[in-house]
Amino acid sequence: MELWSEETIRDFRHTLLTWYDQEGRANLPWRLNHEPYRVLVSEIMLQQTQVDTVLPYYERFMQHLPTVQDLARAPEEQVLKLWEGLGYYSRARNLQKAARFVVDELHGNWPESADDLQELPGVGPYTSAAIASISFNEVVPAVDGNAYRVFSRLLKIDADIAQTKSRKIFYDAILPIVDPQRPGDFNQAIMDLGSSYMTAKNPDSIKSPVRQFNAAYRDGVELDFPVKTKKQKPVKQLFMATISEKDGELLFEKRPEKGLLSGFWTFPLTEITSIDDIKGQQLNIKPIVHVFTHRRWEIWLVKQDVTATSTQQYLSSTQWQALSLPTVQHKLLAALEELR
DNA sequence: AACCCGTGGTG
DNA sequence: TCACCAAGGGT
Repeated sequence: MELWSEETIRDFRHTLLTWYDQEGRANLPWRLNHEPYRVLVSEIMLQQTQVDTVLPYYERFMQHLPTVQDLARAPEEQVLKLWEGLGYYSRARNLQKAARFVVDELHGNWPESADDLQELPGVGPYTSAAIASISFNEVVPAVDGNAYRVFSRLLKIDADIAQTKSRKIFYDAILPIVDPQRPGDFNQAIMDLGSSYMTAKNPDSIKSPVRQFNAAYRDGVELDFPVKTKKQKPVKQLFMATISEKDGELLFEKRPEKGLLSGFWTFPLTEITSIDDIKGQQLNIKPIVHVFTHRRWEIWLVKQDVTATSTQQYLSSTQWQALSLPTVQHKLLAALEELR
């Protein structure tokens, strides 16, 4: 691991921020100003989600719920509808809980330090540091995937970023480098660097504004960083989706309050051991496939008459279209439409 | 610490 | 097809 002198650190800050001022993505909507609410919404949406995916969601969200008070007062269904298709739906629920905490418990007075911001639901070590530095100028590193990648290469840090304990190693290494005058811009510049010249697969270090600080590139081992152990494959699961129609309405089922897609409405799903379990009753020729981080679903549509249970309900198209539905349910609805 | 939680894009 | 990636947090 490299150790930088005070002079190198000052040189790096100046080089990075000069580049950021000239070529950073200044036009991102959440960089319009530094209001903590706008920054919070963007940071939550950007968790494990790419900028291009977030952009239209962010614009629409801020249009409908422009202030933290608006979000606090909104019905949860509206928040989930604005989040529909973005995934990791606990983020949306926690975001609203955070807004209600700020409005109801703190009377609209935002926590200003990273430590205090972590009290907000859904706000962890990274997000709290991002908000504290961007909105309140706290000198603290925002250690996200970009920071891991950028600094693992610059400093040749070989700690496994999949390990929880590595976060402190990176935090401690980056803290003395953060620009004390512009901590928010410093953190965002690292992110811009990580998504442009210092990407995971095809880095363009030869043109990188900080190539002279890149020890891994210097030594020809750039792609060896960051060190990250592999994830496990998604578990395959087979389901039968019950298609039951009554008076032009379709039967939906509300999923349990905990677990995958908790609280969302889908067609009733029954796990089956093999396709033989439904012996040729399926309507579709190929299964609907949907892949989550840890699970891979293959779903067969089966038409059958049933009696609705307490968690099931017949919904008109007007009714279900008003709901926030997970993407897998939209796939099932599209497949059913194909069969008509 | 290890696992859970969505979705869309890429080579 | 599949592994991996993308501004992580909760339990």
